[in-house]
Amino acid sequence: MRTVKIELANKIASTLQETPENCAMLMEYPPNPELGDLALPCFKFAKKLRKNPQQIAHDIAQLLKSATCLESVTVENGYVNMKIRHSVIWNKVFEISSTHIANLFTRQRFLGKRVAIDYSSPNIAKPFGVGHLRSTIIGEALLRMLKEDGFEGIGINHLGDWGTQFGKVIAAYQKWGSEDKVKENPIRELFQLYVRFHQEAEQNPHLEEEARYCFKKLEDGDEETIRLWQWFIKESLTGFEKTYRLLGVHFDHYLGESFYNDKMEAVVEELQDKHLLVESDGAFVVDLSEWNMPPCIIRKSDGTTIYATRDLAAALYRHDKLHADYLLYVVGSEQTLHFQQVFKVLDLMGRDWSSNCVHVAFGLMKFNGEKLSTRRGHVVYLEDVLEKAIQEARSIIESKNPNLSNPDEVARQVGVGAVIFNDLKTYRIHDVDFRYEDVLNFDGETGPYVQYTHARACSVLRKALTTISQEEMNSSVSVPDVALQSFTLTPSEWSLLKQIAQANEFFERAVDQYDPSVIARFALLVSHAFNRFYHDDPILTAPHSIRQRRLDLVRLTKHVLAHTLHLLAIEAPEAM
RNA sequence: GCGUCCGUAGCUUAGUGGAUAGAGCGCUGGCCUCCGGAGCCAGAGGUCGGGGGUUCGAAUCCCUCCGGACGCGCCA
Repeated sequence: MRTVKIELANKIASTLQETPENCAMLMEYPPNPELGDLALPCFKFAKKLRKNPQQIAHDIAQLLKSATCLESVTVENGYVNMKIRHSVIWNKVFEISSTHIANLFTRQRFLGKRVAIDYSSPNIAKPFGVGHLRSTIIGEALLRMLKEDGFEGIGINHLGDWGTQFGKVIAAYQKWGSEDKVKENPIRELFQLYVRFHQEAEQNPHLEEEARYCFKKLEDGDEETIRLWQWFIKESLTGFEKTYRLLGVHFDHYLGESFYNDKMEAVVEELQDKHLLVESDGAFVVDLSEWNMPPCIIRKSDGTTIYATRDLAAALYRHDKLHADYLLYVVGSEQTLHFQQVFKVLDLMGRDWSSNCVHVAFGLMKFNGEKLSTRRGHVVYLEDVLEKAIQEARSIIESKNPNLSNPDEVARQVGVGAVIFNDLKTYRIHDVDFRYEDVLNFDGETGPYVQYTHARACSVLRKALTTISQEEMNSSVSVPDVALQSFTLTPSEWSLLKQIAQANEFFERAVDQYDPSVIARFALLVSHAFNRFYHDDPILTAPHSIRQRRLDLVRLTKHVLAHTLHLLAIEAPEAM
């Protein structure tokens, strides 16, 4: 669709005294398909050309009459409305997708560039709640999308394995913990200790002091403290990895905060050499008042470091050692100020690539309208959510498709897909109120709906194999040129094809906005167009030539949906 | 108090300068002697938070007020 726009734009650009790119960008899809397939509003040009829009539209329409890719051109209320020849889009789409379906989506705009994405990054010894789902899922989808657009992508799990919070867990364990209990159920038991610490600290403020002391011992290399710390990490990681496997998430590096312990001194020194550090109440900070931000604390008054220092060291590592040109951080929007500060400090340190650092923020996860507070033990375990979704999928399969050969595998794919899609389908900045009734509903704009559509397409293709001879199956793949003139699709076929032809535009918008929900919406639009086509037009019982064409369309849709789901880290079962 | 973000149907939302503001859930009513009914079609439901401004044109841009979320030096 993009190439058609450009082709048309080239014809009219000089008359409109605009660049072809601008003309192409101004072309839009009419709200009502009766009006046409593409439209150009001419109001913008009125001032510059000193003509009324209606007149300009007529002039443009005249120019476009000669365009071979158009079926008709009409003028209405200052709009030029164009109908495109079905065969033109058909042949383009099938030609572009013939080598690989991905070519319909990407032009590989970022070949030779490398991006590092920081995502998921849970805290050790804390449960993996639904709140972590957002970062994990958005990050994974983003990584897949950017790789597809030509980037070499590095996925980094910046584990929270350091910091004062760790002192709390260690202090709590030494006070109330038992080795046996932890061994029995590591993540939940360690979490209990963390919650109890916060409860008791409300009565006993000096506990906070003890926690800071424990963390100090950790930083100073105390043997027993380190032993406990490593043990906690080991146990927690095992738990996390189980969830990542279920979600189909993979990281190139697990680089926890502790990884940067020996890399922070260099940062402090550099800041000092560049006269960026000032002392304030015993702490060392970078003053950012000139940019209307509070100071960025680099070293606390007790001498220990803080997360800003670690994030600086991590950024330098990712750029200098991993050679990433772009650094993305998929982290909640509550940390917006923090990242603004860190990026500004990088800038002040003379790192011009700080402008390629992006905080991909997302909204808060709530549960039934209430804020989730890890400290108070108010947590919804992601494991539990996935388990419930899988069970729901399993019971639906039981009632709708009891003869399915691999019901457990499909239940897992569909249940997990429902949870992922539910999270990805809305704009990432919005807060999400997590409700089981929404997640466990598999009707309407959901992951299972897209998966179902894909399975349906697969089913038709399977059936075609058994009912149609091999020779006929292999005969026509696209429309023969001789048929070009008379080649007209039904309204349902045409709107499906047009929707698929917009893959590139949706994909690039999703990448440019770092927003997987754009892809999710595209999947829904294609699914809906396909289901309508499936309902309106018979496929297997149609006459030969038409049947071939419809099977081509089914095959195309199947691949488009499977690929779209893949970009969202959702599996596409062939039957469900 | 200051800063950032958000406010669209009962609920969840799309549309961020163009035609009559699109969907889904829920509700009501249709559609399988026919390729999968996790589907398709139709109906009811909207002061696009309020007001002002810019523009040929505003849900979209600017100002202001209201409501909400988050943040504002030693947590991450």
